[in-house]
Amino acid sequence: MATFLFKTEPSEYSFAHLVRDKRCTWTGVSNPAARIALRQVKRGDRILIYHTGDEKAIVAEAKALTNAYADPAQPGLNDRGEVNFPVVDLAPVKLWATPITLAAIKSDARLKDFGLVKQSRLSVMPVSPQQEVVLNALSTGTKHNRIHA
DNA sequence: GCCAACGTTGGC
DNA sequence: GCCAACGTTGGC
Repeated sequence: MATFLFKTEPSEYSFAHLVRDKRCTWTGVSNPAARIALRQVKRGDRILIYHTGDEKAIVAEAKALTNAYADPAQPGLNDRGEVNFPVVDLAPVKLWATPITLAAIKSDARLKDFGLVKQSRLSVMPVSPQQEVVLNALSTGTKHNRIHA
């Protein structure tokens, strides 16, 4: 199972919307690098949800209900035989008690190569196993701090 | 196939 | 609101 991070502008479609909808099809990814990542998503993969704009934090996680597949509105393959406009269906898993802020991610040297830091416009990106370990630690770490505050 | 001009994203 | 860092477009 792999892990990915999906960005969204919460005023357009937030994790709360996904909870309300129970599932959604993640469409509209046009950036080529983001599409490369999106094509790799498989059913069961863990999807971290990042809110852009005022929030700038990983706020929740979801899971892929499907492999990446061609957007029915824009079917067809590209010249490399890949799905041209990939989409994937998601279901919510849980809202995190404490988001991991972009500031926290940027300030951690172990995440200096993370797509979120390196390429701020990238909207879908893989999370390597090593990066996921660090993010998991940041997530539980903040909760831990809260309990003891 | 280059590249200048323009458009977009998203952090600041 | 600004602008850096990309992408895209279209004239040549």
